Amino acid sequence: MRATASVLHLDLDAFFAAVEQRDKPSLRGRPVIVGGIGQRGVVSTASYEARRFGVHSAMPTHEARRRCPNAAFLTGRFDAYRKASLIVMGLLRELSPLVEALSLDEAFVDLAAGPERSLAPDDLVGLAGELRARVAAETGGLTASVGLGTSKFIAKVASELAKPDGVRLVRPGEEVATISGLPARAIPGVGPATMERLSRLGVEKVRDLQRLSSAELVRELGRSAGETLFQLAQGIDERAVEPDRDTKSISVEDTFEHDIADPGVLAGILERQAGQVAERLSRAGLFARTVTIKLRWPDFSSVTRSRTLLGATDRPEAVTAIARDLLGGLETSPGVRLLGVGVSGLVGVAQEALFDLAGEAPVVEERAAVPDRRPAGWLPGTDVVHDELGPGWVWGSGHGVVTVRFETAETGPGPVRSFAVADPALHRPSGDDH
DNA sequence: TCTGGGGTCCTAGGACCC
DNA sequence: TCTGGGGTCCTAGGACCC
Repeated sequence: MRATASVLHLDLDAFFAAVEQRDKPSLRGRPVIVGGIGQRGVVSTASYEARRFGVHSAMPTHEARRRCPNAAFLTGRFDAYRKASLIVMGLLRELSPLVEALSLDEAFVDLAAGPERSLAPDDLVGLAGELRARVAAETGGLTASVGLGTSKFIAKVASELAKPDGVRLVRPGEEVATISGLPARAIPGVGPATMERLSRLGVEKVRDLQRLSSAELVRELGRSAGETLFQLAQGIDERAVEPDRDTKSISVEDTFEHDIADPGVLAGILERQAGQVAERLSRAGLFARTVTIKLRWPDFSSVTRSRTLLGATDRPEAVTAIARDLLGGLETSPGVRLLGVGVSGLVGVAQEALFDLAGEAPVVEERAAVPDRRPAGWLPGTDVVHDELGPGWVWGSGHGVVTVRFETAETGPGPVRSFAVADPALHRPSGDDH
């Protein structure tokens, strides 16, 4: 535990709505609701004027309309939000190189990693005040709430207590007293399902949690969640502020205004989504090994189906082919409410592949049978193959698919294809060091 | 006419490997 | 003619967060 309240958490107040009010003076002082405006939309952000009517994030838009019919309902302008966010994050980086953005409107700063300065309580409060003034000046009047504490958890609780438009410092030693009276739901990781379980144990407030042992919480919630919750309830949080975390997945999904059952229409949507995902992959200079589709039926139940390949790709044709193949295995006749495509297993190196999942598996030959011209990205220890496209190298394989690059010194560059195979172990790198 | 979209992390079972 | 054990990868689902 830190001896100083050197973790800062900044949260922009009602961010999306505040940007709209900043850019459109007629909206100032009025309830503004940003989110999906269709039949199936939900509220992303409600201005404080709208919150007075009981409107809040994640509420269905039709319910928000019922509660607050005079509000301005707007879809997001994410370019504007990103621009404001970049300015704020830049200001935070002047305080310390250790800035961890949680979203466009929220970030932690580790002030102990910044330039030499006093971390005494009065000085920290002064610094937070200056920061808020600079945020307002440089963003055209956006307000931020700032919390200061000895850990991420405490700093975040502090900024929540500071809202809106305020500063709150939790001094070292005051952590437990600050959180004890809060609802257990205020602890990060405690959502509706966990709260339901805790209620059955008689837990309402954080102080009720403090009476439970680590073993009891582990029994109820599992090892990871139980131990983490036990620690947080005691005000103990050793998590570091981590800047520049790598992207782990990219996805696009759409909820339809009306359920769709037509397979051709769904396939077309999937192709468009796969293209968007591939576009974002290549813009980021990344390649993906796993493609996942997500489908939600009219009864709101949902499923995912995924496939992983040894080769990684950023090609829209490849993502589309796999996504369509996966969709083929799912029931769509009752109608589909939501459809989406995602990729994960992201790597920075191209092992790209075009996919021809209808193809027959090629024949594996002796390694010496093909003149050696191993393409970049070829995996050491893999086999040579042959089929009507000519000789080639096994470039990747696994879980029912083998990827082949048809290229040798004699044949020159050829296509890259993936084949569905009955035997996932068609290719196996050699060696048993047991 | 309930219930978005973009993510992260965890769990659990099965396959596979040494 | 019970029973290996440990590790990793993959898939699917679920909880949670903003």
